[in-house]
Amino acid sequence: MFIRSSAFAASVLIITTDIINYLKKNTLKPTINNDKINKRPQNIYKICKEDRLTHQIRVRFAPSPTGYLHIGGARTALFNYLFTRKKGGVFILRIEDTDRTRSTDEYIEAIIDGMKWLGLRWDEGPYRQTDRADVYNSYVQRMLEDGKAYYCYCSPDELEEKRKRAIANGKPPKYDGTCRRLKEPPAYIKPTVRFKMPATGETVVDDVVKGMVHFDNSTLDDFIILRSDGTPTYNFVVVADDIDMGITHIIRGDDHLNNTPKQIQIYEAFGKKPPIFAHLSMILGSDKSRLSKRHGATSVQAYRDMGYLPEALLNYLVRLGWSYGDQEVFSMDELIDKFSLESVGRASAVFNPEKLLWMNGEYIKSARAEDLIDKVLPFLVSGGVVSADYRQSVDSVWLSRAITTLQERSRTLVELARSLGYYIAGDVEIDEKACKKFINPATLDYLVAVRDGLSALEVFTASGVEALFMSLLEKFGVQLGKVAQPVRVALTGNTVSPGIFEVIELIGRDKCLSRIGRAIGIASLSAG
RNA sequence: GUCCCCAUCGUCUAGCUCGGCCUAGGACAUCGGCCUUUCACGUCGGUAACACGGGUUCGAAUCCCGUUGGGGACGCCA
Repeated sequence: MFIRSSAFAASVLIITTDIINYLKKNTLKPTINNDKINKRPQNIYKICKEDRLTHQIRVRFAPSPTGYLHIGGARTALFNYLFTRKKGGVFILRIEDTDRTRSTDEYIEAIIDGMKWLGLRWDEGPYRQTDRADVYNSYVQRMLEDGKAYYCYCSPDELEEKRKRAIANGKPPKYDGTCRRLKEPPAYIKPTVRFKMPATGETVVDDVVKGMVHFDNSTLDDFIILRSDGTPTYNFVVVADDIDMGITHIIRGDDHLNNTPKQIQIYEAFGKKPPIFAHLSMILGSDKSRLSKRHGATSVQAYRDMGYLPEALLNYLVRLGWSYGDQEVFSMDELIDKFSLESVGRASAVFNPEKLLWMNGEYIKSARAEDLIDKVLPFLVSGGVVSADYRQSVDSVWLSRAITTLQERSRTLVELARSLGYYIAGDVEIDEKACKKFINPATLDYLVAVRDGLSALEVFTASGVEALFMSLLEKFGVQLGKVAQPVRVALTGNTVSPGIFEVIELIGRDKCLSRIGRAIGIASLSAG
């Protein structure tokens, strides 16, 4: 952990301490916008040099379609995205669907859909691993030919047995290498292929966020790279793909940190220099265990459906593990400008829905009302406020004004749509409690006076309405609240809304008169 | 069990690289004042943290060691 900014240190194992110290002093001063990677001397910066691709930065987001795109995946994708955009690299989407039993096309669609909604555009792909069997076969073949891998005839039951025994004896449950020494393969058994892991020495992962992490090779096992059904396994496929696609930087969840030494060994076996690694800490639920369904909504589309804006979700997510001084709200351009892997924190973060809600409110507040129209429309439709063809007939200017009055009091599109209901709908449902309190004999006179006033009003604008109210207050000798609240309840069905004069103007004369008329009916009914 | 990672307010974090600028800053949440026709927004203020124990040092949130706590990985899952 002594060299934290080790994107640099990645390739340094061979050079002397003096050089390291020199570089630490002179090139690693972490001024915030410092672009260390590009400043590194060329001679120690060679990644996948012999690959068909040049030194351009290439990163990938590689979800497995065994579920929807979730919050954690979205954050990983975001960090990859920001990093590439900042460096002018290439962002690749790769679907890791080698687990045929759990991967589904539906989930692939959902992931793509989620990525699009978030606005995380990829430059290449989506590649599907199931389309690339030939590539993997040739890579496995090479391993076998080079004597870096061998066939294994142990059955799953035997292995399970060995594992249990090892754990019982307090040993790491690694493969014992039985078949490694095998001369005569038993007949009638479809073998798997195992990688020959070096038994001694250590493998060092030099991680941009975690620093140097050492693994004793004796703890690594001869893991299976090809299943008995002929399909390759994860730890092998990632490497094959990352080599094949010329990936230069791997940014992923830190649940993969333990796999990394295995993968580095595969790179070595192929004679390739490993890419630069950056392992992001996990997002936890409120009880500090790994975030999962039982902590509430975790899929990206669930947040879309709850009325969150993608920019807000992204902004919230980026602040989990990354910060830039005291700044909380960032535009995408700012993020791209300010992001760096070196300033990503090492500790895991607890997902806090309340702060996300606040963040979303900030984005709704600062959005342009016109831009919110199309975003809120689906919620208006699903809430039954309008029909699907509403957009064609509505007066956009009017709707924008209505939205403007609600922006500062809506934290999600769902809330916005709900409030918009009383501007748009033909009638409103009056909240029972509010009705009892404000629509009754005591307020009847006010309601009648307002209705009469409004119907006679020449200029039906907020200021005209205000003048009317002022004259009524004088007439009745009361405070504004006395008159305004019953009217608000009559018009919006509730005690909460934007300023009453504005609300009246936006609802319009006809609807106001009918709603107040109805309230008058209720009030006089409860009188008798 | 073994290996790996992590540790500042309830939560996200700044500060740690280069020890003194820290009686630890910001944000969410929370509590109170103000604003106000309600709610909200806004605004002003409050409560609230360096996990613990040892070192090193004139001086430690910051460096070292240990402990504890949390997380992750150990699969013919990814």
